[in-house]
Parts: sequence; C-alpha cells; structure tokens
Amino acid sequence: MLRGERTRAAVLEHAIGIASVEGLDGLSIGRLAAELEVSKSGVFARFGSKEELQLATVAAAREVFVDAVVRPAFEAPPGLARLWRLCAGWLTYSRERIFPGGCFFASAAAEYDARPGRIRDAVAAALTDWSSTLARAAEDARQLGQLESTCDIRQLTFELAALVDAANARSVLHGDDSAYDLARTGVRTRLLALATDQDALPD
Amino acid sequence: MLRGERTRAAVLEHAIGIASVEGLDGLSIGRLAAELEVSKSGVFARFGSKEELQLATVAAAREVFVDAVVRPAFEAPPGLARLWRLCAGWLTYSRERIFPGGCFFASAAAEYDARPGRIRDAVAAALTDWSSTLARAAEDARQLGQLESTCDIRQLTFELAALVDAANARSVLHGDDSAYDLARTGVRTRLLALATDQDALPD
DNA sequence: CCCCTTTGTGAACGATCGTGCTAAATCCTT
DNA sequence: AAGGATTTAGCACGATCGTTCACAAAGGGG
Repeated sequence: MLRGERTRAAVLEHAIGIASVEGLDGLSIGRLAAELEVSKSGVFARFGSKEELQLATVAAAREVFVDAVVRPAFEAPPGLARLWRLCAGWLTYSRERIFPGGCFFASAAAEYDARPGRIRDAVAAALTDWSSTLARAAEDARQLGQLESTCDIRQLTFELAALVDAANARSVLHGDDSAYDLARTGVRTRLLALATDQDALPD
Repeated sequence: MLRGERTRAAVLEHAIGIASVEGLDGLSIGRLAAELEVSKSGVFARFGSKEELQLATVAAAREVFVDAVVRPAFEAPPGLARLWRLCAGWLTYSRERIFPGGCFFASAAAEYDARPGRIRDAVAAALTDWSSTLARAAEDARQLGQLESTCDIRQLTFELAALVDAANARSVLHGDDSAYDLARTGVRTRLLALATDQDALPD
C-alpha cells in the first residue's frame, strides 16, 4: 500500500515533464515505462487506462502549480499585494520552467481546447480555478479600497492573465525572455492605473 | 501536372482543419487518405514524408491567415486605422472559426514551442511575421503622429497580441465568446491611451 | 512463519503508424 | 492514336500504440 503510491508518484513526476513538452497525447505508456525502467504493464495497471493516466497527470500538475504560484502568493495579505504576487509569481513560475516545456496548462489547454472530453474538462476546470483566484484577489483589492470602486474586475483579470500567458508563449517559442519584462511592465501599468494609492503596490 | 496540384490542395485543405483541432501531430496520413477516399500512398507520395506534409500544412494555413486577416487590413491606410483593423480582423478571424479549432498558429505554437525542429521553426517564423506586421503598423502610426512619439512600440504590440490571443484561447476552451468583447475593449483602451487624436481610431 | 492481498512482469493481441516497392491507371505531348 | 511521364493504387514491412491475461515477486497481518 506504500510501494504503490511511490511508483505512482514517480510515474506522474516523469509524466508531467514529458507532457509539458510533448503534450498529453505525446505521453505513451511504453515510453514512460522505458524511461523509468519498469514494465509497461506495471505502469498501465496503476492507472487502468491511458485517459486515467492523463487525468492523473493533470491533477499532479495542478498541485505543482498551486505550490509554485498560488500558495506563495497567499502569504501576502488579501488585496492588491496578493494580486500582484499572483501575477509576479506566475511569471517566475514560467521563467524558471517549473515544467520543462513552460506552463503545463497553457500547453494542455491549447492541445485539448477543441476536443470535448474529460481531459479538456479537467484542464478547463484548472484554468477556471486560476481565473477565479485572480478575480477574487482583485475583488478583495477593490473592496478594500485599493482599486478604484468603478473598475471592471473581469476586464482587469482578463488582461492580467493575457499578459502573463503571452510572456510564457513567447519565451518558450522564441527563447525570448524579454517577454517577461514586457508582461511585468504591462501588469504594473494596469494595476497602477486602477490603484487608489500607488504605494500600495509592492516591489 | 494539374491533377497533382488539385489533390495536393484538397489534402492540405483537410489537413489544416484536422490540425487546428487535433494538432499537427494528430495529422495521420492514413486518416487523411480515408477521409478523402484516396489511397494512403497517394497522399504520402505527394509530400514525401510526414514532416513535409506538416510543413506544407503550416504554409497553407499561413496563406489562409493572410487572406483572412492581413490582406483585408491592408485596405486601410497605413497607421492607426490599419493597426486597428489588424486587431479587429484577427478577433473576427478567431471568432468565425476560419480554422475549426480556433487560431491555427496558437495551437501549433503551443504544440511545438518546446520541440526543436523544422516545424517549430516554421511556426515561429509565421508568428514573427505577424508580430512584425503589427509592429510595422504601430510604428507607421507613430511616425504619422497618430500615436504619441514617446510610446513604446514593442510594449504596445506585445500587449495587443496578448489580448487577442487570450480571447481566442478562452473562446475555444470555454466556449465563452464574451472574451472577444474583453479583448476588443482592451485593444481600444490601449490605442486610445496612446492616440494623439481620439477620432483617428475608426469604428 | 504462513497466507493472502497488493504490486509488478512478460508475452501476446489487434490496430495504426510512417514508409518502401511494384504495377496499374491516368494525363500530356507529339 | 501512340508513347512517355506523372500520379495513384495495392500490398507489405517493422515499429509502436493501448490493452489483456496468466503468473511471479513482494509485502504486511494473523
């Protein structure tokens, strides 16, 4: 009962790395088994089907993301400081290649967005979760009087997410890390334009 | 010499549709042959290898994109009007699903961004081309005095591209077409903030 | 220490993949 | 209409895919 969990974790650790580079479809049980030097059926039996393996990979990646981005940001107080740390932390998460192929969910979303099914649903749920976290932090900031009361939270969070996603895409595709500076500048400009007190924005 | 071109075009037309949904890797010669009701080797022989087929698909998609977005925008005069039509046209191109899976290059870029090779290079070149077109239009606007002379063209075009890409991603993944309105609002806000004459921005 | 459950192995299956090869069908030229 | 070149069909190959099944190894509880 302990051994099983250990190999399962080892499989998923490799799987998220492969999937972030080659895609969730590029995950093959045979390849996974070969690289981990175990038998193919050993890997297979642990998940029951390829789709289940893919879903488990998405869930594992979600935990990695939360640990890398969300959890640290929640050390900051609710409101503008937390919102900023979510964005800045996301940029760091992408730049440091927590997943070797850049943001796991950016890859997975693009791969499955037009293909209905459980995988797409799982990826969409993860991204909805991220959007909500961002929106919640922005709404807190507004209600705390740190952002102008008239500001459109949906518009703001859409733009923030767009900027950080674009930085990830450009960095991975073109190897151009200046995109992170552009995104950072964009995020700060957006926040400063709506902030009631410029000094409430850290860094 | 005519027959060959005709089937080649038919293959590529189907290929771009499949690839925009299932990815360039999801393209299989056998499937393509079955759906077009021709022989597998007939399809294969026309391209010589799968990679060559994929590269031809990227090239074909590029032409579709130029026809749908770039060419119409170039009917507008250089400068702010053209820049706006590039962005607005891109949003229409995505919303109308010129490719069934949303923007072909958003999919292809996410699929190959972390995998070196000729396909990645072709996709990257197409996106660089698009970025340059956007930047050129913005620079024209600046030199024509339609945008403030101090504005950062790289920052502006990065943000414009980020907004329209995010709208595509969100619409395809979540079926949420309000993203196009958010992107449109974001683009106009960015342009109006830098425009020297608010009435120079059409629509 | 033995038994029984959990966990992993090994071989095999049908399917599909990309890729050659050989012939037949089709087209264009003369 | 005939001949030569292009284009497509048909078949076979090795490889890899996901999946199944019968069996061996290992583990912990009585």
